[in-house]
Amino acid sequence: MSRPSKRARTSDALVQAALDLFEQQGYEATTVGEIARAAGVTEMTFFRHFPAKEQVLLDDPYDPGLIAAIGAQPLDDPPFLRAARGVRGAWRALPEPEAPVIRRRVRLIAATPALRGAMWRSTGNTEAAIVGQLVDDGAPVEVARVAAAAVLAALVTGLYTWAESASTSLADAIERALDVIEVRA
Amino acid sequence: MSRPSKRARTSDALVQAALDLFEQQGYEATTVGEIARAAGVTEMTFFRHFPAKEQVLLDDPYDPGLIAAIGAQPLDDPPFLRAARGVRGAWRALPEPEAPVIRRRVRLIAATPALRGAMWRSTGNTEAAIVGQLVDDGAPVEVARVAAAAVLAALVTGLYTWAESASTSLADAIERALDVIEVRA
DNA sequence: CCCAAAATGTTAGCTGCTAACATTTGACCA
DNA sequence: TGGTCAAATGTTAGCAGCTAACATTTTGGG
Repeated sequence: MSRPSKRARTSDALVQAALDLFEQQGYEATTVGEIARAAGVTEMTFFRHFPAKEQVLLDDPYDPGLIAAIGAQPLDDPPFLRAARGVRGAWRALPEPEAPVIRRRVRLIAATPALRGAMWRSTGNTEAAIVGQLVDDGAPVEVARVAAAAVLAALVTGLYTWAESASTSLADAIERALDVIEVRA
Repeated sequence: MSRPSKRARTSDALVQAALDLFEQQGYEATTVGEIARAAGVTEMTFFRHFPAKEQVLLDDPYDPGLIAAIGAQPLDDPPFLRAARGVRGAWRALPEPEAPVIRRRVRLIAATPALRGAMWRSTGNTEAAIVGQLVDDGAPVEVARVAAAAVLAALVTGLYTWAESASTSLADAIERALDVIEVRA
């Protein structure tokens, strides 16, 4: 039952300081040096914890649950629908306690063009994983790529409107975003 | 019938030099200074023509034809389908003479993570225009946003696979990408 | 041909980010 | 408890992207 390692504590301090400063003065107006100083640490140390300024807001953990949920969709459905419904299922099953923190982060990202770009690039892992699953299940690569990209785009957009809106539940927002894409004729 | 203005000539020289250097040594390994020198000009001048290094590859002209094509889709269809079919129609009508240049650019973008992010951010104008059209035609904003994002994601992904593939026609590639998304139940 | 405006050059500086080396701090064990 | 080795941090130096302010040249139209 040791207290969190020093590394973890520093990381947290940096993330907190960054969130506060970004919200106060905006992302671009905030210097990595400022963040570091506010966290009681050096600029160099910041970059030892995060490879780039943006990464203090964007960690994109590869999510095995999501991939499994997609794999569990009926193989007869077109890849696009399998991906969409898989994402839907995975998020429905997700706990929402961290919602407030997520909202702060997403709100900042949505409001900063540079971060929107970074966000998109940072979904690379997830996108690759989805493509992998779809291809394993027999979809052609080009098809899988488009399906993954479109579904993730919908998901991210849903996140943005959720973050900006006042009080909706995260799961509901995701569901509504996916409804837009899963058109039933 | 005056020859192209000096500004235009310098811009072209910069774009050409950038394309060549990027292909030879990669995007990140190429310096703005190098590009400028290869174009017979100063680094400062580069930034007077393009606000950022990426922008030498990514100009995103707002496309009125595309918006019109979306507006022309049946109002009864769901926004997502209207956007997808509008994009389909607009690209089908497009001339393909510039395909070789486009391919060089897109190939570079597809191969460079940093540029993929920038590409995504640079579609912002188009995305906003699509959202505007859909909303004007009665769609709720949140719905329009998701529809526009998903369709553009599919389009861009289609562009990427087209650029990497050998000889397909651009229009065909786009069509196939949109086929993935427009699932008919 | 001439001259205002446009295009370019110069210098200086800030911020993000990296490398290489020195120093401190902390966790674990004798 | 005290020591020890590795992890975490600090320092310095430097490059690349990008901006600002001011000086200089070039252009194209009257």
